[in-house]
Amino acid sequence: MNIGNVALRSGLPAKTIRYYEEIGLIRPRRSANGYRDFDETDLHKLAFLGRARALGFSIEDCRTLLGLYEDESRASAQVKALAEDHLRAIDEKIAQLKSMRETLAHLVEACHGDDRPDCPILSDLAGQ
Amino acid sequence: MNIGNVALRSGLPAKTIRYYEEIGLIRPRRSANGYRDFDETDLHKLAFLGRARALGFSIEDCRTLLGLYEDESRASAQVKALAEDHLRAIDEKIAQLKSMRETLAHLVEACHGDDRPDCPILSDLAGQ
DNA sequence: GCTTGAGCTTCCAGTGACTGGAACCTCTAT
DNA sequence: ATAGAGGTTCCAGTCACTGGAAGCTCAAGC
Repeated sequence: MNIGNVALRSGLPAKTIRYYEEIGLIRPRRSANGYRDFDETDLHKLAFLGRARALGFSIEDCRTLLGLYEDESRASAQVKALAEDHLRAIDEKIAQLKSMRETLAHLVEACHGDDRPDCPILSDLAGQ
Repeated sequence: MNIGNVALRSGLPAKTIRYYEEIGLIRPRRSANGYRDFDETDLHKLAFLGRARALGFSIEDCRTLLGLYEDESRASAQVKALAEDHLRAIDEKIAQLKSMRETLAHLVEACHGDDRPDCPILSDLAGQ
């Protein structure tokens, strides 16, 4: 299967798939003409990676997850620990964004937003 | 004022301050010895930038905000529009993270997390 | 057989906002 | 005189791609 086909079926851009090969996440065979030749296993891995990335796992986490997936003697505790770490990181980010959001929303609300230069948003940024 | 002092007073790392000069956000004078020589206005701008960055504004937004701050004939509507755009972007990010969080939380909950290889998290990533 | 255009290849550079480190200069205190 | 803290520049690395150039290969139509 050529890269265009795999891109279509996995939902990942061809550029990304080449990149994943470059960093060793997949190792597709090569045809005589030099084209990458993907089999169903490669496609499966790419779909796996796409889903893991969509959940926000880093590439290195994805590498670990793929390794665990392929390791039949893994303990699910390892996977769970990784996922829980990531969950905590997501929670932190959400909390941080919410705090930003709140401050900013207050400022936006306080700003009349007309032709006059007077602006609580800028005043706040300037330290009043 | 030397960079170390400004770093302390603004809360920004010296590296970041040099970077901000490099990209033209500030233009401190230079002493005869080649050291950067910051005045109170520079410090004020850096504190402004620090607060704007803490609210998640991009560097380019910060540049615009600083320009508006220094433009006495600005309309507060311009500032408000920028802030509202950013608020929307934050809301989108929060929504995206929450959706990730929810999916991941379900998977984590479903995973027993023991010595056995059986793992719903990996099954989900693999497309069941 | 020839041409055209799509699709594949590699390689290099850029993104955003820093951050680390090397090599070197300057100032202050002892 | 010297040691060490603090300043300087410049280059490389981060993360996960993304865009683009130059060139090769393939399938279809004439």
